[in-house]
This record gives sequence, C-alpha cells and structure tokens, in this order.
Amino acid sequence: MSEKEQKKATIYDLSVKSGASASTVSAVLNGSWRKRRISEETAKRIMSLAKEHKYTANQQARGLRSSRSGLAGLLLPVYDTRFFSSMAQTFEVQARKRGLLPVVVSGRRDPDEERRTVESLVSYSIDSLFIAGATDPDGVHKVCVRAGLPHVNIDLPGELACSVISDNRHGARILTSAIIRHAQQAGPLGPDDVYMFGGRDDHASRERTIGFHAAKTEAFGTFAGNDTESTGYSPSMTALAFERFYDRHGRLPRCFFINSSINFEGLLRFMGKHDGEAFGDIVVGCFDYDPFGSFLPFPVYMIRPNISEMLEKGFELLETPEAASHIVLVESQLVLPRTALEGPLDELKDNS
Amino acid sequence: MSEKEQKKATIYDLSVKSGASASTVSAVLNGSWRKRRISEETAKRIMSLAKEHKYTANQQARGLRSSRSGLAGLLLPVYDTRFFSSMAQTFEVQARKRGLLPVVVSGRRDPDEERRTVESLVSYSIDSLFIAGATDPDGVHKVCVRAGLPHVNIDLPGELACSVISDNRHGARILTSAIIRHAQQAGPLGPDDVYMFGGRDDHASRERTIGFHAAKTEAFGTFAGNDTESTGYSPSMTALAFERFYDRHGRLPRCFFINSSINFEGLLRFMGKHDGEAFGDIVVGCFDYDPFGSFLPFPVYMIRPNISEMLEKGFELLETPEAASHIVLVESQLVLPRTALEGPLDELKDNS
DNA sequence: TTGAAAGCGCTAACAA
DNA sequence: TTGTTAGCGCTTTCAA
Repeated sequence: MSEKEQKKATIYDLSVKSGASASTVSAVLNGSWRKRRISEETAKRIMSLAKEHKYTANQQARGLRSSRSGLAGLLLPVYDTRFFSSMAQTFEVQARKRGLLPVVVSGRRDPDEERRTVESLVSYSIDSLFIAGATDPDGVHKVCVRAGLPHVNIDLPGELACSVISDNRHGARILTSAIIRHAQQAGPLGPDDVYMFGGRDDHASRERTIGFHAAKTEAFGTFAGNDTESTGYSPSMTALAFERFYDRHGRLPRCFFINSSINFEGLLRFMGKHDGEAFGDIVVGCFDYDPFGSFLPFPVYMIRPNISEMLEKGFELLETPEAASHIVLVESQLVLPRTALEGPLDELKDNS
Repeated sequence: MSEKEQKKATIYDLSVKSGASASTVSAVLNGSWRKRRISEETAKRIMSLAKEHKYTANQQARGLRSSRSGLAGLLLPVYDTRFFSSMAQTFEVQARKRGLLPVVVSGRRDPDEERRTVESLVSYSIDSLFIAGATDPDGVHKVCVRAGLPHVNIDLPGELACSVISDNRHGARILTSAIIRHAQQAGPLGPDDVYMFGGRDDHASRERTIGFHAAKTEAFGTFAGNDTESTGYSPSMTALAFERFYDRHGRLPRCFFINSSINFEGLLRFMGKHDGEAFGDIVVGCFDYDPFGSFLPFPVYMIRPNISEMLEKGFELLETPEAASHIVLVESQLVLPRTALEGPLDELKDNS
C-alpha cells in the first residue's frame, strides 16, 4: 500500500541527506571509494542511507558518462532449439556472474537482420558481443570494429575475430563411427547405407562432412558415391530430402548422420507423414543434443557441444588484451542412445 | 581497411556539417520533425547527411533525457525448454516489430533472484516487462510498481497485475480425455490407471489438476484415490516420483498426465535407467509441446499453448491505458501423437 | 521554421 | 579526505 510509485533516489538526494558531496556519494556507490581515499565511516554512512532509500544507480546515466553499459550481447540465429536455448541459459549465468546484464538477440539467419540487430545493440553501447552462429560473421565483425566493440565468435568461426568452436571434424567422426558400428550389428553394411543430411556451405558443415567421410573410409576403405544431401538449416527442406530419398529407394538409409537438431526436425516431419511404417531398423546420429531426441524409437547417437566451456573461453578471450584472431577448439561429448543428461535446469533451486 | 574504429557521429557533428542547430537535427532524427514544423528540405538534407555518416542515436543519452529506453523485458523462469525458448523467439519478433529491443532474462525460479533481476532491468529504465512464470509474480509486481514500470503476467497469473494465461483447466481436461480414450482402446481402464505427475502449488497446476479430475469423473463417474504426485518443476524430482511408483506397482500407470515438458524430462531419466523394459503400453499426455517428445515410442498427446497470441494480448494490454487487474484466457491446442508442428523456425529466410 | 539553453544522473579531473 | 566543475549526447521548453 505504502509502496507507491516514488521518484527514484539519485546521488543528489543521498548527497543532501548525508551531507557529503555528490561525487563522494558517487564514488562510494560505484565501489571506487577506496582508491578515492574516502573514509570508511563516510562510506558506511552513505551505503546505509542508500540501502534505506533503495537506491540503485541509473545505468543510462552511468553508461552515458562512462561509455560503458554493463550489457553483454549474445547474437543467436534462433532461440528455438535446445542447443541455442541452453546457450542462452548458460550465457545468462556467466554474464551475470561477471556483473553484466545479458542481452540475447536473434539474427534469424538473415545477414541484413544480423547487422541491423548488432547495430541496435551498439546504439545501447553494449560492452561485448558473442556471435553464435551468424550467417555472416565477418559482416557482423565489421560492424563491431567500426563501433570499437570487443567480440568473439562462438560455435561458428569467422575469419577476422577470435573464435571458440566445437571440434566439428572429430565430433562428426566419432559420431559416424558409432552409428556405423551400431548398424553393423544388424548385418553387413556398405558405404551406400550410410548417409548425411543437412547443413550448408559453412565451416561447421564442411568440417563435419570431412569427419563423416573419414569415418566411412575407416570403416569401408575407399568408396565412391553421392552420400550427402545439403538442405540448409531448415526443417522443411530436410523433410523434402528424406521424401526424395524415400521415393527413390523405398526406405530411409539404414544409417545416417543429421547435421543438427533443426534438421532432425525435418526427419520428424517425414515420419509424421509416414505413419504406418516402422523405422525400427534405422540408426541415426545427430550433431546436437536434445533429450527427447535421444529416446526416439530407434537408436539415436548425439553429440553434445560443450556450451559452457565455449562461453567461458569466450569471456576469457575478451578479457585478454588484443589476442590476434585465432580459433580455439573445444571437445564435445558423444551421447549414447536413451540418455537423459542433466542440464542447466538441474542447478535451479526448486523447493517443492 | 578504411573502416577503422571511428568516434560515433553525434547530432553536433551533423549540426555543424548541415548548418542547422542541434535541436533541429535531433528533431529530424527522432521523427518529431513534422510536428516541429521543420521544412522538408532541411529534413532531407540532414537525413542524407546522417546516412552518409552512418549516424545512429546514442540510446543511453536519449534514454537518460527522456527516461525511456526502448527496452522491453521478458522474465522467464528458464530458457532451456521448447516452451520458453519459443516464447523468447516470439517475444523477440513482436518486440522488434514495435521498435523495442527485447531483453530476455531468467529468474531461475528463485524469488530473490527474480526480484534482483527485475531491479537490474529497472536500473536500465526498461519500458515494459512481461513476467512469464515467475515463482512470485506479486513480489515482482511490487518492484514494478515502485519503479512505475508497466507490466503483465504471461502464462501464470498474479493477483495484482493483468495476466494473459492459457486455459489450463480446459486444456488439461481435453488432454486427459484424449489419453483416457486412447488407453481404453487397449482394454478396460479404471480410475486407478490414470495418474498425474508434476507441478506444484501454483495456479497453473491447480487448474490443470481440476481439469484432470473433471475428465476422470466424466470417464469413470465418481472415484476416490490418490492419483496425483506433485514434484515441482524439477526433472530429477519427477524421475524419483516415477521410480517410487514403479517400485510399488512394478510398472508405470497405463495412462498419465505430465504437468510440463520439464517434468517430462524426468520420465526420460526414468526410462534411461530402465533400459531393458518396454514402455509400449503407456499413454502419456503432456501440458507443453515438444516436437521430439511427440515421436517417442509410445503415444504422447501434447498441449501447445498459444504463445504468440498470449504475447500479442500482453502487448495490447500494455498499450491500453490503465485496465484494472484482470485475467485474459487464451485457448491452447491439443496435439496428437507423432505430430511435427511448424514453429518460429519456419518463418526464417533460409536459402540453403 | 528554427535556435539557445537547460538539464536528465552520473563520473572524473582537478582543487582544496 | 573531500568538494567543485565540466561534461557524456540527447530532448524539450521557450524565444525568436
């Protein structure tokens, strides 16, 4: 009741009440008071006054003056995937741990929108930007450079800035080996039985394709044949690719690698349309982890990128002065079928 | 190369170059120039100058002066769920459509953290806040009131502010009816075969429980018995509940309602530990939609809340002057097993 | 149709 | 150890 909307207290209000000057109050409240040699006593007095009046600094004013904002940006292609939503969740925790307010935005895989989005972040003077899976990382990079904005690429490398990415090649290789081994338990397998769906002409997809082929070569020796189908990161395009394959062969490949959980949704759509049929004899590998995906009615091997380590390394890079553009690789984890890993949700307090 | 880091242009730079005053430039660049009766010619000149110099307004300065920020906040409990990540995605689109920059944060189901988080948003002078599933909506409400911050509850109602929520009772009822009907196809079913797992003592869970019981009464007439197990929104607690049931009965219920996809992950954990067993004869309903969940090796009925409509209505409420606290109900959609719905991902440009 | 001037709340020299 | 002062870049009266 009594908690009406009240004008927020400013350092001037506290300055009057405390008898100290505004700059003293300012120094106390932003933590620089020790090095400004303000007496412990004054500091205490001001702090308790601040608490009493529920003072919180106006970040716009602070930012305007200091040309920092305390905002950390994360640019995602989309949220709506367990991979990217875990990234948002983890980013939030790590940013807040550093006293930053996370601002997560999505560029929706559109180079123009990516640039506009980053420009709008720049107009808020964000302090740093994590670029996760931009379609055009180097375009975004240029915007950052013009603005003097420190930034790192996460998960998809750019040429021009530091990048922290998964070891896509190695991950794809162990994933492919795993599904091949599994499929071989059901009988002899040839290279034509092992396919790859999804991805586009980006660094991650290229590396994964190399790893995929390396594993096939290891299993079958040299082989020839068209064994990959590039569909972009689109569920519907991927569904079409499965339809085409099905039309031609009367079934899905015994064993296949799906480039991401987004593409995996394309398989779901395909399955939704082929209701009567069984898929019990396929073996699938997906370069992404989704807990529900892991329990589908056929064996699904998954790769879980180590998001938390990628972000930690990203923050480290930003805190490191002026490292030249280079790439940091982070190992990811092979997840066996029917595995429900713990995730960010498990760290929550939940008292019920 | 030539795009070095350059000091950002200000209205004063443009004022000098254009020969107009700073206030004229300001008016032109923030769109208020028509009503300030500035000549089309001056306006054009300044605008082209602005484009040439890639001028973008400093939002901190603008916000400081006008005590608005152009930021719209969304408080989530967690990101890492298809429901909440869809909400983040949809919120982003709708906020940007209105010229706002979305700031999505998570309160991690901790009342203290929720309040602190909102306070930090307040210190950035955000213009409005959407509260989605706060543990303590009314605590958050108070923070908003003190700050004069317009806000709405989404998906979980508060007593004190306007709320837009799913029709939980009706949704639960049709979901429960659907799984009962499905399970009855496999043979006679009694009320003891129909269970509910998950949730806590919040409005959504209570309403869903009522709907659940209404459907059971409709199917079986009156009945008695302990048929719900409240586990909070925690995968591990939910897994334990399934373990306990399994220990007592040697199997899972033939037919059960899971309160949310977070609780559903608890079922996955249970299944991961019971590898050899079949779950082919259970029928599950989940109050949330997850595309992968829909294709698990047993029938899964799901409810998809209409996120986009909830958010639209939320924006409308905020734009409406001073409506008294009330609740807007939004219908959700029953999703049959093995259904891959389109989602926000499908609106993306994706040129393979 | 335009400009001058004040000030949003804060920080950081520089003085005292 | 503390206070004075001058802005950060913008919006907004008010006056011309």
